[in-house]
Amino acid sequence: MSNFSIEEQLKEATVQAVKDLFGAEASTEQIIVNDTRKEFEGDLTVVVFPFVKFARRSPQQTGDAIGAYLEEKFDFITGFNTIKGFLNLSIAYSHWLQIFNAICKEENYGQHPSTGKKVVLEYCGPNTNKPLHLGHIRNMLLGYATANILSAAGDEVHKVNIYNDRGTAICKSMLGWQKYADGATPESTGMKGDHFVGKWYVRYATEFGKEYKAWQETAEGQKVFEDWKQDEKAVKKTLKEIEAAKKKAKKEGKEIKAEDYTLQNYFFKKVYEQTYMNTYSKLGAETSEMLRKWEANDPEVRKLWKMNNDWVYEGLQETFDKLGVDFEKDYMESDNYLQGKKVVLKGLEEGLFYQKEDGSVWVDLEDMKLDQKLLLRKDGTSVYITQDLAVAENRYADYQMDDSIYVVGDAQAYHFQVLKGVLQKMGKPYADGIHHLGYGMVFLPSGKMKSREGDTVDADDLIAQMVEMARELTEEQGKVETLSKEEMEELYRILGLGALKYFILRIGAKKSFVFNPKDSIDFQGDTGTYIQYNYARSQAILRKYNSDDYKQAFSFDNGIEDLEKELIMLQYKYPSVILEAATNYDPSIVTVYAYNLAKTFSKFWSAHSILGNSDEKVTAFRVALTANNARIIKSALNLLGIEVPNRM
RNA sequence: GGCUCCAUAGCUCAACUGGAUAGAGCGUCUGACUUCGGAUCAGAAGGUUGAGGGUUCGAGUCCUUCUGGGGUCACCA
Repeated sequence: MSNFSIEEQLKEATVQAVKDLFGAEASTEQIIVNDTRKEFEGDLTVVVFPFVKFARRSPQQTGDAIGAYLEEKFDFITGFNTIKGFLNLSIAYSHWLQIFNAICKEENYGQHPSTGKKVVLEYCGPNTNKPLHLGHIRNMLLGYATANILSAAGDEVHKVNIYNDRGTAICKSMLGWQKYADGATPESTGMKGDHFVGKWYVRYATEFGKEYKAWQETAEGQKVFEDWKQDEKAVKKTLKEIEAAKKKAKKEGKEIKAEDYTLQNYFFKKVYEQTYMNTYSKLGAETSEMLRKWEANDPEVRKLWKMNNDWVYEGLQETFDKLGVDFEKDYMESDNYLQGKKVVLKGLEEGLFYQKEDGSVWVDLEDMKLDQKLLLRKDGTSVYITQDLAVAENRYADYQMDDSIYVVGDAQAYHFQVLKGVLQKMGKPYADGIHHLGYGMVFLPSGKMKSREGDTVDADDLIAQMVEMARELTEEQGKVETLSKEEMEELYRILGLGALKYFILRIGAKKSFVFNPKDSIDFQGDTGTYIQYNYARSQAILRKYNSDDYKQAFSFDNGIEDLEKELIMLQYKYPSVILEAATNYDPSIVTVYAYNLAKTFSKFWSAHSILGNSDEKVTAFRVALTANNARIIKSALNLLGIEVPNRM
């Protein structure tokens, strides 16, 4: 790629100019090269302010001096002008053509040579007690696209998944099934496995709610509340919270039911639920009992557990396939949670951690501006972070990676800081390469998604809905009657998923956004569909041209059109766009690029005739431009996990 | 309260990591050749970049003080 990097050539030329003209040593890093703004003459612009002090002249004079020098010494520069300290340089169109000819010859244009860097990228991270929702979709699209982009930038990338396949939540879904399902299975009900299990998880929550509500009326429940009311400080704090919650609900335009905000109801709902679950609840006791049995390897419970999880895996795999994401390896929390304990004890032995009198193990991360963190409970069992330490270690044994990327919601930013901190303290070779790729939450118009209450956008539903919308729109417009039924179905899938993926990936990862299922996603304007449409039209041109004559090296005596040059400049940027997206772990850079490419091509399409030229060479050239553009659009969209249709 | 992320046109998002007059799409309004695909193209209107201060040739971008919002600060995962 670097052999035709025009920016580098220009930077080196400028360094030489500054040296010869002003006797000053500049480095290429100091030199800023931008695209020239459309309203000025020129292609590339050098910012001259950095050299003004060497030159001891005005920006205008400095720019003119450098410009004159460059124009004289370098053939590829054909003209210049200096405006307000910006040196605009015109690049010979023949030079752009050379670049274009070189791009056309490259097989995997955009793919960078190997960096030798190994990267493990973890994404998705489902629980085995419920199906995936919109948040997971954002996660998977980000993770999958980032992995592709890193590969294109030359890294060796391993995509892995981590299943949270044990613990209280999974016991709840198991218990829900055991108590209420009456032996039903996904097969017997025709339900997708993950939805089936999720159903019993929700059922558990409902039954627990009933039990809890009933208990609140009992003398025991009332006494708990009355006792708590004696604690003035706690009551005061809670009253404040209630006011805040009310205000918030009002702001979000939610209906306010007075009974939700009485002190008693709020106390039971928000303050006391966990305690009730652990002390009085029958269902809660059964859950803990099941968890204990699971940890003790009770055969019955393990069998139930395996059945529960296998149902979920099967269901999830279907969703992964539909979305087009994949994993090289699955890590299971259940395989790692015990090992984490050993890791911690070893660190304790080495004096990296300390033990409190009750036997719990802690790490002091205050020198990293983090807190004291618990690593092992007083009963010796592990917490969330303990198992992540083990997973990290196992992963290193598997891959010896330089970088580990965790695609996990922003809510866990603190957790990953701590994880990295602990691993650094332990002197692990992979610690510094840990990077948390966080992303903002997806909200519904009604607020946060709550899976326990079934208030979510289900991943499978959403995908189906998008495909359906693509169908309706296509039929409405009476398009592509020439396709067979299967081809049509395939097209709807490509269009629906393309719109969904583009819509989500074009938003910077850090931003939270509100997803409105009602007016959902556009198929017009800055959308995946627009770019796909662009590709389909290009294919139509190629079909019509129906020849390989465009595969040749071009040169013209009379120059080329501005839009043609603009397209070449954009196409030429593709590799550096990939690199930028990779260093920032940011797929949205690729979406923006793909859109610009499509937009510029659309302009070109309407401004010039591609096939109908008297000069066959011009036609061949424009077809070559079209083919190249289509190739890059396809490649860029594929990086994002978006497919392209040949007709639509 | 500590830490952290976010705030740009009515709405959804950009802005090449400090560069020129802040750009797109949606929505609104106006237009597009009997010729390559109108899911398109051309144009109009729409902005004190949440507020103030600072750093410098230059700030949406960096520093700082506020304001508003999200997240987090569990022997939950």
